[in-house]
Amino acid sequence: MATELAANELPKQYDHDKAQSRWYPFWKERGYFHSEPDDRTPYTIVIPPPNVTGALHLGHALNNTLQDILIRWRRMQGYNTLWIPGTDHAGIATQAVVERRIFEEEKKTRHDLGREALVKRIWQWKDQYETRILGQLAQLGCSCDWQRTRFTFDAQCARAVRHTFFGLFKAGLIYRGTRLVNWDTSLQTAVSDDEVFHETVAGHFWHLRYPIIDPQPGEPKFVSIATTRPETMLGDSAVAVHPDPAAALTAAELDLQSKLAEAAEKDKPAMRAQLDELAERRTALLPGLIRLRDMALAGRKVRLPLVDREIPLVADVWAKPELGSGCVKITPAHDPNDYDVAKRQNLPLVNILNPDGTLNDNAGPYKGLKILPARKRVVVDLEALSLLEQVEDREIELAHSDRTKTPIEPYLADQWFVKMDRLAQSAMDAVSDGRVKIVPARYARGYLDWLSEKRDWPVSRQLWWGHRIPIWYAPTASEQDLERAFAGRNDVVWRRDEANQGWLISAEEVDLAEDSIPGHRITQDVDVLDTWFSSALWPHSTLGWPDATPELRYYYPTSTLVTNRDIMTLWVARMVLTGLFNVGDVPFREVYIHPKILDGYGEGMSKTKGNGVDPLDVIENVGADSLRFSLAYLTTETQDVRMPVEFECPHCRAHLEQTKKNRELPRIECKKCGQPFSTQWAKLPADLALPRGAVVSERFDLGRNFCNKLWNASRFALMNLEGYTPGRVADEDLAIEDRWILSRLATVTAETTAALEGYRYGDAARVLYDFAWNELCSFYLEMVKGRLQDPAERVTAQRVLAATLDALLRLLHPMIPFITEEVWQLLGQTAPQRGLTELEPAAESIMIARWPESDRTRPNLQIEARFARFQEILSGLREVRSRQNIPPKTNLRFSVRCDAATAELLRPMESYFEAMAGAKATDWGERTAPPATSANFMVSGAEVFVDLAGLIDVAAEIDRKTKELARLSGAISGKERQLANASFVERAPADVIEKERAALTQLQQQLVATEATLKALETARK
RNA sequence: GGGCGAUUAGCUCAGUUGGUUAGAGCGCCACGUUUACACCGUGGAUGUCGGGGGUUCGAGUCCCUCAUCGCCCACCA
Repeated sequence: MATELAANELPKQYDHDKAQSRWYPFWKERGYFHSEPDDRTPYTIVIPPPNVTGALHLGHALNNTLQDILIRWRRMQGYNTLWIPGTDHAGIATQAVVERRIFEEEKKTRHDLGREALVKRIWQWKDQYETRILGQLAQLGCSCDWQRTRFTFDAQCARAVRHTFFGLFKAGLIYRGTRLVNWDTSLQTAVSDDEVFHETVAGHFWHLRYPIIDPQPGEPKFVSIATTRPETMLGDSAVAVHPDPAAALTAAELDLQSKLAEAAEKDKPAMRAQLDELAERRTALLPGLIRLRDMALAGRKVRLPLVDREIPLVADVWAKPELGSGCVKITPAHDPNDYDVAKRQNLPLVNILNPDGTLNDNAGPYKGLKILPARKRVVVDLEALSLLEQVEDREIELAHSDRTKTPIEPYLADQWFVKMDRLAQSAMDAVSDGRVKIVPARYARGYLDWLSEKRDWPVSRQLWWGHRIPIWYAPTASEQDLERAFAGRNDVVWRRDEANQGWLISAEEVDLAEDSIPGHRITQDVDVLDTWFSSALWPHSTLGWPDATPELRYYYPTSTLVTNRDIMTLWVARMVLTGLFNVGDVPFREVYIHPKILDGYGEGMSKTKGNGVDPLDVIENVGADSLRFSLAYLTTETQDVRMPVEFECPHCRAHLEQTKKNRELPRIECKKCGQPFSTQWAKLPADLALPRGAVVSERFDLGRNFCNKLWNASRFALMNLEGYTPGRVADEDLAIEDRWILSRLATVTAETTAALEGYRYGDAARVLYDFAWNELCSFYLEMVKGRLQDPAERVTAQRVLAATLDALLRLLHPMIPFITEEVWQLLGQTAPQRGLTELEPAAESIMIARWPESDRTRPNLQIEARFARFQEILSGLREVRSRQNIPPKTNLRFSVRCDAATAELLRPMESYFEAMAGAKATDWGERTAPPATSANFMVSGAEVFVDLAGLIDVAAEIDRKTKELARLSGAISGKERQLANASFVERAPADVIEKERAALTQLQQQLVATEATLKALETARK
């Protein structure tokens, strides 16, 4: 399969494009991605389905990389792995995007098109984007089972939705009710609290007056209220005052006083001012409020201006005497709190809005106006009547719809709800008793808190794109009619709809015809279900539920869900409760929550900010492996990851800092080459004609450099494996560096596996990075070079080299699948059989190769200690060379004063000092004497003298030694103090004291040696 | 208002159950193309571990507190 290139013809830089386009199709054709139930243990992941609204972003790249790492790793471990891919129809998001697009291009609204035509257009959009998204997952290298690709709005999911709704309805867990909902006037649908975001906008606070009807002498003529939305006064049905304003004020004062007692110094002035204000209120407002309260209790009324309605004064605790005028207008149909008041006080609900955000008949003369013009007119008209007391400027937290960015209106509407009480409890129990484990565990708390509120789940949406609610209304039929019509059918149930004096009928699978009941007409609810209703079923609907398929039996519950913390409640909690309700078991054993990627300013990446890095740009520039490795490396246990981003000039490749300002510009001029380029904001033809500057981040260089390093290490290995013969290697044939690298490999293998088991991706990446770069490349490859040229040693060296590279590739494969496969195939050509104790033919693909197991016989502390000492001396020698500016080609001579054992240990490594530091050892032993002019340094248990006759810069060396002397005496006195401290010696454990003593002795030896060298140097200078 | 998290080198981050003189990558400085790799090698410089208290023989690590930043939830006439 791989091209037959001789190893030394391999390019010096890893060509990611080639590897990606070669190996992904190879894996797919061989069927490695596909899973069928068998007798192995399954390992299953269902993808968090991306919305079909657009392209994948970096967050998706992270999420899916982490899943693929798990899947590839478990596959290599021998599990029967299944990763189910798919996409989400994302009701509101998708409909909003398509509607906007159609309006921009054709100036048509959905009403111009009609329901059927719009839905058809959205399906076209979906097909296009689904293909694109799935293609992007493939480019990332995801090993999903494409044969099982699903869509939350496909036929199978639709069945699951129908069965679930039917089941909940039958169990009495679904009901219909009038509720105040968040109304998106642009899409004309209710949206859930979670689809709303708040934004601070500049607004006003209007103080209004309502005339009191027939004021008696001594009574006020007006009542004052304040509002940020004056037009809602048209829907007022009362004005409220607190039933016991004096007590309420006292409570507020006490509360503030106790806070004041606790508060830090600097908060006190502000709180004192508040307290003063409360006292003032007590004198200024309280008598008036008490009078108003009495009037309210007496059933008195006020006249609502402009619409000229009489509305009552009511006494309700919602009206807080410590705020505003102490009175509050009650607009039950357009404010959630007022709605509660109205229920308590039995007030009428006056809806003033049409679904499209215009005012309706109840608004009298303002009928037909949109909200903002109506607001202006209301204010002007009230002012004309002298009923406008005051206008304050004020910042307001205004609710907006996530999808359409239009302000949300609280609106009364009939909606469907799922009763959460029992279901929420079941989902809480599953986490509390450990059937579902959340990693990191701290996220369990948010999940439990949210569920414990047990707020009913509003599931209906007034959209056209989504699962239609399987409810039919039969307003005219009697129960006998229903019984007759559906006799013998257990897939139909009905319930009385008290509010609307009719019957609600639900059908499990088959739609009901309009004439299902002879003599009556039934109609289906026009609403669709919240998109989370179908995503909540994802882990079981993708496995064939409601049918008891072999897949459902085998793969369910799935193993791990990998997601981000934003949707713990919206999605994860609901999957747990529907899984328990439908299947009777949890949907997954573990939930892993990964960090969120933020930009350099700590802000989330998004298209609307222009700070998002497109993963495809990264793949194009540095390859999927580099992207994946970098992402894995960044995945630590914290909750966020920062990634400063830059623009890349398409002309000269220079990187320009991205600021909060320039990231919003349609075109930018490169600071380096002066040429302009366009950004995602480009709209004008002139801008669009310019080449686009990508948003990039240098943080991916880490992965790129690492892949390149691995590539070149592999090149080196392949070049030197010529004439490789497979065969067992006896322990006694292993050279020091062989034992060392095998010892390290065994440890690294165990660490990598442990890290992945704990979802510590960053640790796994770091361990392998350090091993490959700092141990394999920097030491092993350098040390083995000589033996590879020596016919007597070559065979063993080749076998160890091949086996080590083989294992490293397998350890890295889950993170960087393409490059490891590329090298695996190349290695297979020269060394088709590998292994030191057992020979094994290489798997036909690394993807299905066995995950390495740590060889417990290999770790060797003696060898590792010996290496540590070797490395110390080596870098000491290099430092002397660098410090003294000695050219690399000039050979150094050095001698070592150490005990006999150390000499025995290190003497065999003499050749490596020559090869790696250009330094020849002249003497080892206890009696070694320093040469006349030398640089010295201490390592554990040895002193090294570098003979610098004719080379040394004496003054510089003296300077250095003097500094070292100062540092040493500082450290020594510190240690001495510590060891002289009686309580330390008494209380610290013996081994710690022993260590400290040894360290002190060593420091003292170093001091003596340094003093001697310094003296010698000074003599030499004279 | 409640919760979660962060604060360690210029930047981005590691730092196990408290235990020598706190690390990495990038960036910076010096030197270097020694046959795998300049996407490289060798060496170097750079830190009041956010502030203040406490526990301890010993604190980047544990406790309290303050500050700053971010995110989530709730509320806002």
